[in-house]
Amino acid sequence: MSEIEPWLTELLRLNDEEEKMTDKQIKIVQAAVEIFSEKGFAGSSTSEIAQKAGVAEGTIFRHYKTKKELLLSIVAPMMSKLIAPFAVKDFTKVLEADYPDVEQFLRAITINRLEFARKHFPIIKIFMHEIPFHNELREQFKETVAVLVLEKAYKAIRHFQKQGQLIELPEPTAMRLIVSTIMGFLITRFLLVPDSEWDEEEEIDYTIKFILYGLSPR
Amino acid sequence: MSEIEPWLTELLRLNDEEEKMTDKQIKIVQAAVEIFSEKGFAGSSTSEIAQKAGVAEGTIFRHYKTKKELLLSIVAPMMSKLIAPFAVKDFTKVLEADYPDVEQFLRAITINRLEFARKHFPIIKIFMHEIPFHNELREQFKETVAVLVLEKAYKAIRHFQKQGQLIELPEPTAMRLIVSTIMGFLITRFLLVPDSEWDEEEEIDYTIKFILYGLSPR
Amino acid sequence: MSEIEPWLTELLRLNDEEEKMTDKQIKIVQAAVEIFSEKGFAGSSTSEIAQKAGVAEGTIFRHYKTKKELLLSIVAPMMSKLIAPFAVKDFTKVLEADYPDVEQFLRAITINRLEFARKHFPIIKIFMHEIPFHNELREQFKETVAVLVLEKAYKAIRHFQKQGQLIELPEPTAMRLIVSTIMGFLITRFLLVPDSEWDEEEEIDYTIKFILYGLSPR
Amino acid sequence: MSEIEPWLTELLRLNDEEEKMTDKQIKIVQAAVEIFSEKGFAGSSTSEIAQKAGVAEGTIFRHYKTKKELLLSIVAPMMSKLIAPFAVKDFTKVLEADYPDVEQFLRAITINRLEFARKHFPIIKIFMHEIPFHNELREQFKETVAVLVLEKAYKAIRHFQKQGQLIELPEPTAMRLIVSTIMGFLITRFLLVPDSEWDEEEEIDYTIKFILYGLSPR
DNA sequence: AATGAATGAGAGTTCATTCAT
DNA sequence: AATGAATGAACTCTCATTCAT
Repeated sequence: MSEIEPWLTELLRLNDEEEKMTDKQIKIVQAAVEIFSEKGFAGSSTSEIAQKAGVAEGTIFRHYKTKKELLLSIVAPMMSKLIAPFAVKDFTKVLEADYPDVEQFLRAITINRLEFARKHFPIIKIFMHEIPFHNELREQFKETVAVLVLEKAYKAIRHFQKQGQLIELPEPTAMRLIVSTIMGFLITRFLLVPDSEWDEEEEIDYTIKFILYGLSPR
Repeated sequence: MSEIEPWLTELLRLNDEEEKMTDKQIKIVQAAVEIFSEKGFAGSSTSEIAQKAGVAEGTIFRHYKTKKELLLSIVAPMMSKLIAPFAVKDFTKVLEADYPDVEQFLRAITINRLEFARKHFPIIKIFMHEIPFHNELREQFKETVAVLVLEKAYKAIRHFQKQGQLIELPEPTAMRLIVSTIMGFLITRFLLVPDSEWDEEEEIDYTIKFILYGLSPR
Repeated sequence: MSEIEPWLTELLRLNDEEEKMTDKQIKIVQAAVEIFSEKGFAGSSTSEIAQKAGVAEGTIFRHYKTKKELLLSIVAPMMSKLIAPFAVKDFTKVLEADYPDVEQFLRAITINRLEFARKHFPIIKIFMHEIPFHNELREQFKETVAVLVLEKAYKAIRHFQKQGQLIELPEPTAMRLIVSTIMGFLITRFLLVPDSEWDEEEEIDYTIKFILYGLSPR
Repeated sequence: MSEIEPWLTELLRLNDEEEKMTDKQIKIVQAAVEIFSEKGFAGSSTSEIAQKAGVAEGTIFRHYKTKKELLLSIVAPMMSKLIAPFAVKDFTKVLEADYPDVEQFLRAITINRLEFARKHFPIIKIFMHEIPFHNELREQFKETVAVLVLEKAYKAIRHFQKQGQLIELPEPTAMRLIVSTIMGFLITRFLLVPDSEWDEEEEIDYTIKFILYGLSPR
């Protein structure tokens, strides 16, 4: 863990704009991510984090008032990144200009999220485990995702339906089927068979085709 | 929580064959399921469980040597139920006799798992949250599921592929796409929109059709 | 431990006169002696004793109101046996009749205590460990030993001093030197080198001679 | 107990070389020695120690991982002091130069151990009570004492035997008789009659003479 | 007489957090 | 900014003892 992790540079960049993080603080976050993702938030102790980070126990609480604040400081900024691809102002324009057909759109989204997951894997794991236990997380997630992403995503679905590229079913249902498939792809890749050889290109292809055939008119 | 929960009667039945559970023990398990599923294993305290169960804290440890043993006593028996539909001896015969086409097979599996999830929801939630943190669980799961279910499932896929009802793609890939879709259906139903109105019949239909179109030759 | 231990038959005999012990009670005492002597009183748990005795936890408390009562029921009766050799009415007569010289007296005492220690070893161990922590034990010991044994022992010392067989030094000092030597002999035999081969006859001889030379006029 | 005990200054000195003990830590050790020696290790509770030391219970465990570690930190360093008189490199030289006859040698040893016992009495008491129940203690004791002390002591015995000052009997036997007598002296002094008036000079004299007469050729 | 489930006080230990340095 | 000793509440677990059966 001596090389700098991708999620860390992201996190640094996010925080950088606000204020500098000290060396020790970086070490703390690094250790916290590792331990939280390995044992879960409640199963991790601040003293263990301090030890792995090579700082005194008190130092953690100089930067984060509570253990929970440390968790949130890790997980919250990742959420805005999560929804980044949809946070464009003129979504419909992008859609029309860049993605003439569903396939290209789906492929772009899938690859984009694949890279995102690859980069932020440990934090995503933490996020998914803790979201049921922390209202702040859930609320924050609902606000950003529900409002921003869902709206844009439905718009995209309707767009392609109008073009006759997707069959007519309720947007939430279409959304569910697409997201399930892509999430299943990511979970399989990163959780179930992380080490085994798998032909990524091919699997992406199968996955996109599956959605396409499943949702396009015959 | 004074009415008897469905998962409890199941659990009782499983244990009944071996030895009787006392009244207090039932109360303990009941309370533990509730609290574990609400706060996670590490976030729950035995004293809280004891209080909710209306027993002395020591009583818990009379029946379960450790807090973890209590967890396993709840989660482990559910695993065998999880794979029950595949634990038939002569699987191919059942396949041929009962399910002339993929659609009926998929529909049966989906509805069956839907009912299962409805019954065991809190325990499944506990299981899914704890499996990354407990080796015993992971091992046990791998042994039962990997060996039993995967094998049978692949057989079914090959069976329908030979009949020309499914397109030719690697069994693991086909499996992944199907399972993703069904799991996404269940997660949506029980976690994301548990209270909202949703037309279950219709959603099942959409889901099955999606898989069908996605995987059958045109 | 399935054969009946010598200290047990003694204990049974002592109690027999008062009341019968049930089978389970015997098992309890047997287990208690073993465990107390191995782990100390405070370090032993009644549940462990019950388990080793093959009885229910409650059964112990049917026979002994408290854990401590169980301890005392084991240790107390041994005390009267401890002082038995001195509990003769007409001690001086015995002395004159049976032991014409100190050597024979010392040899008799030593061998007698050796046999006693061999028989009651585990209980003696318990006794010696617990006496500093239990006032009842200490009081009881002082009353019996101080009053009975010391008095008689001093009498014997004076007796042999008058005869010129022992040099003139204060009885307590003489007593201390003799007892130290014999106790050292027993402790070596049973605690320090319990398993190693040692020529008992010879060691007894050395020990007696040592005391004799150390205390007799040249 | 507000004055500083002699054994404490010793213990501090031993540890000082390695690392400083905090004020509270000293208080903890002080309280632990008192309570362990009064009630035995298993019979003492950490909460009682904390209370007597005037610290929070958690503080104990900041300095000692377990209750047992606290015990060992008290008892172990005393063991090296116990054998100090024999831990001289050129033992035979010391023997020849400083102790021309057995009497002076025995007297020196006795007085030296008497002072040692006076200083470390509570810790010695703890040590002797706990040694049967803790393998680490027993092993450590065997290693240091058996190897170091016994060897040297036997050498001394042979030395005086060669000079004709001691009769020819097996070294272990001679050792046993001498140690028994001195230990008996110390136990009497500190355990049996701690408060009563006793003429120490005189008693030492009797004791030395007893060993001398008992073991020297006539 | 015997059981063993149940108890609740208290055991040893961990923990997030504070604070003087 | 950083330390690490100190805290005390809370944790898991053990124990001697009780009591309905």
